[in-house]
Amino acid sequence: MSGPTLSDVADAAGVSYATADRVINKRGNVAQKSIDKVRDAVTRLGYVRNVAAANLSRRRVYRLAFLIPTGSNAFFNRVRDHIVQSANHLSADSISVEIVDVSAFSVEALQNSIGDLADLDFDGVAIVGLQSRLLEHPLAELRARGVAIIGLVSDLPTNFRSAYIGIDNRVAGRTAARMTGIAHAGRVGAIQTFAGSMDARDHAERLQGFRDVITADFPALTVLDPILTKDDPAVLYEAACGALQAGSSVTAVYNVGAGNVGLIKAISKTSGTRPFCVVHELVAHSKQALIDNHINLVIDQRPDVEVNRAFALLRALIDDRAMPPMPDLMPTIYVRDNLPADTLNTVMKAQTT
Amino acid sequence: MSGPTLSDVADAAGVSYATADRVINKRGNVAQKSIDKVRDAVTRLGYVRNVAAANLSRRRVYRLAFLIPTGSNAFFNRVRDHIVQSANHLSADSISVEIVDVSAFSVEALQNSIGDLADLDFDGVAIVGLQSRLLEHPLAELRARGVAIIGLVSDLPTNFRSAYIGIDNRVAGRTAARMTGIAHAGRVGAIQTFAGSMDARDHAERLQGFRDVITADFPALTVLDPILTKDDPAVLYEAACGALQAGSSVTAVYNVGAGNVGLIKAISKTSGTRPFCVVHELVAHSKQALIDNHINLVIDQRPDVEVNRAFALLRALIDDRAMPPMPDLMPTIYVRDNLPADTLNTVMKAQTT
DNA sequence: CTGAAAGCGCTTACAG
DNA sequence: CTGAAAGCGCTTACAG
Repeated sequence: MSGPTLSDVADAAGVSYATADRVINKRGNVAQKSIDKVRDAVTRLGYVRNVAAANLSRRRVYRLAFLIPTGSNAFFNRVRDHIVQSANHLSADSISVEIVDVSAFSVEALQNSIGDLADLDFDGVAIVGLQSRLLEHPLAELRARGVAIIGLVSDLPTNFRSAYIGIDNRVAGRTAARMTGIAHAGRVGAIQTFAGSMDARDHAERLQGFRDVITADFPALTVLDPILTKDDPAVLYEAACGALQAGSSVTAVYNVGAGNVGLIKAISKTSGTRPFCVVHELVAHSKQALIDNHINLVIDQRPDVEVNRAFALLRALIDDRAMPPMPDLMPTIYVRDNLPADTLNTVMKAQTT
Repeated sequence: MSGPTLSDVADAAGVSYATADRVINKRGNVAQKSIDKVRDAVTRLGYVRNVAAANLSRRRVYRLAFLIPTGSNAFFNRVRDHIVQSANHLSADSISVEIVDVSAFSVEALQNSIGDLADLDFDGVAIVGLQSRLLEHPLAELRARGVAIIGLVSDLPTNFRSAYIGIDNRVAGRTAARMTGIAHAGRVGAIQTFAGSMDARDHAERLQGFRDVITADFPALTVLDPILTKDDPAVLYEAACGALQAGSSVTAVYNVGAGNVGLIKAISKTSGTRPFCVVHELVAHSKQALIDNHINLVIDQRPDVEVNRAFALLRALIDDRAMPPMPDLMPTIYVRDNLPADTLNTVMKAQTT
């Protein structure tokens, strides 16, 4: 702070302020000789651009967009809530944010939404992505316009975004497995798994991680093949009732996907002991189920932290500054005792801020 | 953003820019009549001060201090690392931070350090506190000078700080208990506990939370009275060897305090099965012990998140702005599968930035 | 290719 | 008690 200013640089380089500015900001139309002199002065003085002053003079507002899947998925509603809340607070820092709804799980819809972004003049976008080559073209287009792009929660094609913010789903699955193993305390058992669809990359990865750990470290346990539910609570309900039948040999249940309302409903109707139960994402109903002792564990990815980080990263990217420190995002384990009080599930107050 | 400016307000109020400024910033020497007119204009126009512009014109640098206990405590070294890392990044935002070393657990030392702060002209300080009335006077002094004060990790007397950033240690203990209970899968067991000192509030609280949950939900388990270790690895080592003896009825071990190096050493020398083992704070050695299967769980308070939040909070407090969103800080559970790759335990690169 | 000057929204002496 | 003016570190036309 209070280091050299651009006019110090200009003086040291023996050029005018305007010329120094031209090379600093790569505006072109500068003689190579001048460029060299300025570059030299910059490194000699250790000049660093004052972003705040620059923004003031330009009356700059950062325009950010978040592309989030629509639908009744409680997890993404939580993500939305966090975005809105942060946006409210960041409006004081000249940051405006818009949430763009995208039809869930549709490559085509996502492709179109990204395409539409190109004309909207955003400075940065965070996208809940999918792995599809179809996205590469619109992403390249966006990037060509100088828009900063990051993947959020679910990644985009790797070479077409600057960073990914989200957990490793294999790690999430491994974590679930470790806890399930521990809960058996060496006893024999069978774990019924559920998944939305094995085409969903995150579901497949979680299941894989889960299997890996059980196989390696808990040989007394068997992982039963997943029942596919399309994340539909009704389907999950029916399937879960089967697994929970009296006399079933199932000692644990693990759902890698959504639709837990159905699972919880099935459990709450069961009398007697129930299997050990692990699900993903802390939302209103999974939190309540933990409190009610209907399930044992929730593996969560902390969307609040992810959203926060998305904002910090986007700003750094846009200003072309050094990245803020960002330790790995690891899945968090919730039991009924370490639940945050404020899992918000409020109706969205404002779409845009 | 790009709302009304102070000169809009001045115009609307029919006073000069300077006068409007005087009432906005409470500089005094303004006629009540002018004050009213300006206040009125402010609310009518919805004026909000542009902090960035103000800071630019004052060449303002935020001066922050962190009071952190010294000693070889790995956890606080981790806290330091995070502070230094963030400070490095924040220097670009005109934030300077200083870490002040305070002799650990000494009310007197802390009292003196806080007293010394008064003349140093900081804008805000984060303090790893203690509960003692002796701190009230120096804190009041500091506050009188307009310094923003927050408690970090361990709270200060409640009425003498603006906020506390840290976990609830009862919750941490409850969480440890829940997992320990689960790991017994209904079997009978006895849990040997260890604590540094029952005078340490956080230790007492963790133990209490632990006991509460075991008593309420795991009647087959007995919580053995804590062995006091002063957080000394050597003491812990000796004590742990006893609990780990062949033929011991101890089925689990829980250390609410520090000094885990000793505990881990004792375990690593044990042959055959060992008890289920839970400790606090993820640092280099506890992480390694998790990987080596010497312990099962680490309950962690995420110092990186705490430090981050301390910076955000201090800034908001200093600028007298709305608080950023800050969900509850809950203890995190680590197993060997969800370990972050980058638990830094680097030597500090710089004390000050 | 280069430079002088006004302006961004504020604060800070300084003069009345 | 009040106001006019310079300056913070930059960007943006505008003139050469």
